[in-house]
Amino acid sequence: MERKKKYDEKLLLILDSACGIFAEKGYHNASVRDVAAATGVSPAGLYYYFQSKEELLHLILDACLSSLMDRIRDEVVGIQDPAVRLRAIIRTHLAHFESNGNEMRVLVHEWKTLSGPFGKQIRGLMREYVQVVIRTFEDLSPDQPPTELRAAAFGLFGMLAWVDQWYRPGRDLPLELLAERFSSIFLGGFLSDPQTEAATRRTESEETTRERSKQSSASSILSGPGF
Amino acid sequence: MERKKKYDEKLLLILDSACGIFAEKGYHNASVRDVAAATGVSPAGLYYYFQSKEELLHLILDACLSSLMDRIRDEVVGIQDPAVRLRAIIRTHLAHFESNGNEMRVLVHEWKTLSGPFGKQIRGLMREYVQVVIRTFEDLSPDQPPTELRAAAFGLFGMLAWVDQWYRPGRDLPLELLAERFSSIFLGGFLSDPQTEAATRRTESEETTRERSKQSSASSILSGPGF
DNA sequence: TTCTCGATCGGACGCTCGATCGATTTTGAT
DNA sequence: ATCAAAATCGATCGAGCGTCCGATCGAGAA
Repeated sequence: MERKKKYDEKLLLILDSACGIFAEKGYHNASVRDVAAATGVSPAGLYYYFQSKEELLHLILDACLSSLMDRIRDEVVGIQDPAVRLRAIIRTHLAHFESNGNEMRVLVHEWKTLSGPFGKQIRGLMREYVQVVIRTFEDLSPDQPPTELRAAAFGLFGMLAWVDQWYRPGRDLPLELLAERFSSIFLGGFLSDPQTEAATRRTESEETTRERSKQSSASSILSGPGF
Repeated sequence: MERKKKYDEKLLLILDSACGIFAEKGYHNASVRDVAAATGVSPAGLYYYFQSKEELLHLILDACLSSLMDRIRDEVVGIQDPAVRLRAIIRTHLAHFESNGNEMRVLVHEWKTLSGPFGKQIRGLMREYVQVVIRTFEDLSPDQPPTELRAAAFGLFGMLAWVDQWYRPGRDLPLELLAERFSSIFLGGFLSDPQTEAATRRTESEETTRERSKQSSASSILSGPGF
């Protein structure tokens, strides 16, 4: 009875270590030996906890995505006002990123990696997530055709998924605030100023002037991980 | 003099084949032998055209990103109206995706992969691209602090980059139209209806009702590559 | 036709990978 | 203290990787 707890704790440790390594080097580039070294277990010893490297990845992806979907199902799906629901989806997603950064990083990069039953299960969860978002856009604007709804939903997905590529906690907006900005963009545009949009459409065809502007090389606005 | 042309053509063929394979299996999972098989050249023969697998990847990434940035510099940067410029950026990016799908797929997935001088050069081009977008948002709304501009710019980047994960030519919006939708979202929101946004903020805290909605399993709206 | 050199190839090298297996140590229940 | 089961390890396997080398092929210049 004490055994089981120790086992679970060590499995969790392994999952967490592996997650960090996969997030940093990518699944394909990370070796089982890397995970072993990070956990302090021998490579052979790891295989007591999973049967293959693919199952290890699946354990990580499933843990991350399942818990995210649990939160989405419990806290979001029931919200009736679609605008409020959209805000909740974005907030929940980014909150999950905040507390599970590495897992989400691995999920975004490797959710298509697995094949067979593992891949099928992950894709199933993903499909469910997408459907929730599409439904929300549909409720926001019931007369839009499916292609438009898909475009909006996957556009949002892209915004959320890409966060891991640039976001750095200290420098960027708190994620709670970022969620608010992303929500505003979808609900009201970057500028919540309808005249701008209308005016843009009208003047676009008249625009001909071209001007080369020189880019100053190192604006602090750009510095960050990877940039 | 005839030799040089043959050489260039074959290099292009190799790059294109490699691109398709990298796009499908991912750079790390694709072997040099895969590329050789796809080109009809022996593995050893490939190394007459590049010095290492990393250089092969760099040739692909650089060709894609350089040509994209050439178009951005020539056709976009000089546009004075920032809203028009934003539309042009989005249209150019998606047009480049339309005619260079595999290259863009590889770019999005592997732009962080390379290290050393290769990686530095690719990151430099990426930084330039990001800066163009940030400047555009800055021109749209000059008083926003850098963090807000970053959030908007990278949000847009995410939308554009993620397209390769879901877009299928026959079923989804033509990319020209998708560019229009994405532009509208940033310039006026998913609904170009400012009342919706304002109302949402006010009612959010009052929302308590929860309702479970059952998801029907196979809506045609969801089917597609990977989903 | 002959020669030259760009282009190509078969084969192999050294290495790392994921995974296995028998042996060994550790541990909790008795 | 004893013992069966759980947990861990060292050693190693076969496969596949990126890459290289010496030999060879073949087309264009002479």
